[in-house]
Amino acid sequence: MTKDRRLTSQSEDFAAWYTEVVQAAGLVDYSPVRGCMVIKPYGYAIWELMQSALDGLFKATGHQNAYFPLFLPQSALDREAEHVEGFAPQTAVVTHAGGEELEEPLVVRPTSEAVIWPVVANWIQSYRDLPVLLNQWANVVRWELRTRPFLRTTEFLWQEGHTAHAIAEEAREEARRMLAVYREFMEEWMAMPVVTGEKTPSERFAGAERTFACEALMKDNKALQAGTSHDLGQNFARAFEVQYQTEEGRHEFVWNTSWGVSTRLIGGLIMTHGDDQGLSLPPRLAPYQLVIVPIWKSDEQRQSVLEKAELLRAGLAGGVRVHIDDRENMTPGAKYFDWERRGVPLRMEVGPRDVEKSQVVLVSRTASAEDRKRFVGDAEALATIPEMLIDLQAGVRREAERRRAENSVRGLADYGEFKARMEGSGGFVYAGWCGDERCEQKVKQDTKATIRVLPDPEFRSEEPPERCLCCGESADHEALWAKAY
RNA sequence: CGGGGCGUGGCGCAGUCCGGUAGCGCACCUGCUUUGGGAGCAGGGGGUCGCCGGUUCGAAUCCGGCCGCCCCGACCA
Repeated sequence: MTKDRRLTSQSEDFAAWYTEVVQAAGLVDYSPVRGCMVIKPYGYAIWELMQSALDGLFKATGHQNAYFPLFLPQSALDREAEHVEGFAPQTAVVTHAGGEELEEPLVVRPTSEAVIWPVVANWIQSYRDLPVLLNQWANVVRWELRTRPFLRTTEFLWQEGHTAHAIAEEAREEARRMLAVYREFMEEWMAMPVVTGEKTPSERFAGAERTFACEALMKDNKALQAGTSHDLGQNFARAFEVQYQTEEGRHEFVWNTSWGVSTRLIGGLIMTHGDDQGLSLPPRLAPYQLVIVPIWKSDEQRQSVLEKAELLRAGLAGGVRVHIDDRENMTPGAKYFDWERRGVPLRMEVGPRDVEKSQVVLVSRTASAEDRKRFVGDAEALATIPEMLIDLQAGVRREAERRRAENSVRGLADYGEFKARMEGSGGFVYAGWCGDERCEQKVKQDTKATIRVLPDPEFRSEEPPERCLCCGESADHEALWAKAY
């Protein structure tokens, strides 16, 4: 009966594969409230690893953590016109509390600009108080119509950076700096290559002057917006009266940024590396980098293999996250399947024969079916496992880069060809855009594809496109088009 | 909110057309034998069949109403 324990394959139905794998790998459970998800310990462990890496990067770039409240008064949200227009339809509003109707409704934050700036305005008097470089780890609520675990949930966890600067150029640099930090995290930790660039006005954050984003290509050839960084100009400073006094004694509005990544990244991780066997985690974000499966028949064997497993774990402690799977009610084979489905990068088998020969068996999650098992002496195993994990990290990244390259096309100029491609394989298409929003709209209606970003220079084609993909007029920009999550 | 599908032990489903003791697989518990790629045998526990009402001697099954969920679209990190 192994058949019904298998996941739906990615090629058969990618969406079904995804919802099955998040459950089967023990990442999430559903909650009594529609659209909300429970993050189970194994899923939360991945988030904690992400948090810890990102938090380090934020602090290394001079940011401090703080915490602002869950609620904001409706009137605060209303103060920035575009912002309220963008978010009001998605908010959850508390109208009753303590058994009474509230005088003013409280909005559950969909993002915290309108919570933070009215308060932080009072922290800023002089140019000497700038820049303010804040981050908070928080939950937010956006009333989405259709939800999917990690990718789009009613409540989600994220970090949101909020900064204020004395001059415009500095804010612009900050927005760019944090985009680069995101890219570094996504590539170095998640092994998920991204294209960075600027969003078109229609895809901009509500209230921003400019929005920058990291876009990744998932295994079903749809794009995932993995992180955004916004140059807010003085829009929020004016709305919330965030002013400072210059060296010359003049009063000026500050320049703001905000930037965020969310638990959506876990969805990106799953759809970048997962396969028909289940989850596949890059070692840097794997809660367990190595799982030891002890094998025994008799009680004596049980004791000797567990002792050996314990010694190996101790030998790797500090450098490698090791778990010994000593469950008694499962056979070794069942454990192999279980940990492969949960995406553990490296498995070690320790049986009676290995105790005799002072060796172990090592199997990596991503190795091909043949010659998967490697017999390695104990000392060598201890010495090489940390390097193996580094190699595995590099390997999954190379594979993700290869896949993205294989599913990206450049120089496509014929609209019919583009439409056929979006109906078929999908993927990234680099092509010209005239700059007119009407062309964006038409392409979206025809194909569901949108401009993900206007790519940064290093991602642009050597030969810039001459014509707009849609209208054929001369192209102002090279755009990255794709169907998106 | 429009179109489609589905609600039956924790999970996946059969049973519904044609009313008659609620069943199967997985999971779970106990025991014995097992354990190097999803163990076997034996025993066992668990479901007011989404909800409300109607028809009937009798409803998971027929009729009426309601609710919820999933998938496809419009909104979005």
